Amino acid sequence: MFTDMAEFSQRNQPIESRNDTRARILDAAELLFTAHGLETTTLRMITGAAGVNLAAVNYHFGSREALIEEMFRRRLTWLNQERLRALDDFEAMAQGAPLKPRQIVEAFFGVALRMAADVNGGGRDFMRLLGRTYTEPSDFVRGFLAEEYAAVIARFKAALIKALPDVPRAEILWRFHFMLGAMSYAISGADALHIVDDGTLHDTDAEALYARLMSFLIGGLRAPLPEISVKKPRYKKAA
Amino acid sequence: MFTDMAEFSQRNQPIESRNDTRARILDAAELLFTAHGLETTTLRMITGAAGVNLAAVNYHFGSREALIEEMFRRRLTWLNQERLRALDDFEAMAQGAPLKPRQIVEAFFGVALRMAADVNGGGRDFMRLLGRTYTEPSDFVRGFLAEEYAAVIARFKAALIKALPDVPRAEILWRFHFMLGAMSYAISGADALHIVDDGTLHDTDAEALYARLMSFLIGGLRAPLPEISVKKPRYKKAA
DNA sequence: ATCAATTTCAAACAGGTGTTTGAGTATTGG
DNA sequence: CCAATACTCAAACACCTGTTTGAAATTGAT
Repeated sequence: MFTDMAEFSQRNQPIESRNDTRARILDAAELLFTAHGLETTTLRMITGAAGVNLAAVNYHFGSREALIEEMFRRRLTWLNQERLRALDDFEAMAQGAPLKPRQIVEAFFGVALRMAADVNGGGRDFMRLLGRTYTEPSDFVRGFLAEEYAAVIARFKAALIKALPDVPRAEILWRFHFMLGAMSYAISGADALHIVDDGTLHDTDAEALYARLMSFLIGGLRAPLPEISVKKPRYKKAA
Repeated sequence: MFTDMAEFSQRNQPIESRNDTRARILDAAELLFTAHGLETTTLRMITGAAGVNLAAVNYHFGSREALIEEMFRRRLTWLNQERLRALDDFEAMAQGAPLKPRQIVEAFFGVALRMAADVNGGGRDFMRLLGRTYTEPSDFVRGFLAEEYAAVIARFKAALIKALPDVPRAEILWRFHFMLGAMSYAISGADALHIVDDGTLHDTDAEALYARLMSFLIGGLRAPLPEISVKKPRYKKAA
């Protein structure tokens, strides 16, 4: 699969003091989980690629699930901090006024796309994995994913509601959800697009993708409201 | 827009003479694969839920993979035929003139959403599974998925290009891809949305979802083009 | 009713999974 | 320098996976 594992480890440096066994496992795990999926990738594949003993995973992380969780967390906490920082900056600039929708979208999705474009740091692999994982039915993954996202989503939801006072809350939440889907596909697109593709399309340029997705997201977010958006009387369902 | 859901369910129903062992396996498989994922669901879970012997799967389908493939095909061929039929109708009406983008989106995504809303016939479970699977890294799934989709995608791509002569081809393909992502999340949304949700949002009404997604998709599709859409010189990368 | 084909069933198979063990080896602090 | 801690390693553990087998039951046509 990999032509040269040593070269890979070297290229895929950051976040932790490399060559430490822990870090080598995490790096190999990220790559393999992305390539083969969360369920299909075995510990023996990971330890093999990382060049460490099989038992090292359980020694350093406790279990397979704990490894997965830590692999997600080390990237996700950084990503979400960055998102909040971007939002903070915009809000500081706005001095209490509502942000422009484009700024909010930029803070949330732009930061993620920029991380996804970071091929060297391995961010690209991770974002592809993350996009897929968001709808995965595995309980424990969805559990800590929700936990890790809760605060960030709340902030961005509030900002969007403030920025679009004429749009009903429910509408905003759904559109945020749709945007997540578009981003997920955008990131894993380089692989999946061969289904849509007839060969003309191989522009994986990150900057172009960013511009494309951004236009699409803003267009969807600012689209005219659906006609049937007026709610039926909201009585409780009969038990 | 939804003329009659009962009629739809009826038309969508049987596909096979129910209560046959084959059909019971397929139904149970659909439900369980949706709930637990393609990789995690075991044959023993399926045969257990279907109330048939373990060996029945290999007897009737040959292998686990063959079961998965047939499970996808029986729904997917019908869905895609329906999509093409809808597109044919619109094109017949247009009499050679380009379709309106809304019609094309309606034919592709509207039909899918209507299938996803068909709770009785099990269409909902299937569409949730399908949306997740589209980006899955499993080789054999992606293989026959691409095969099953190829003709349909080609038709819709052509229709979109004809309908939007001012938009570059690559742009259209990407936006189609983004729309697929939004739809995927829209369908699996009832489950995934608790991440975005704070409790206010439990409107899983299919009709409302349809209207919401439709507005979003059209908005994204018709968004102003990104500025950087002019291509850099397309020389080959140096090896 | 009979025979042959089809379908079911319990049991076993070979192979892969995450995890544990206990003896080894490095590394570190006093 | 030595003891104590941290880490590595090969082997084994118990369990679960998809698939196969050969006999039993069911079905359908003559």
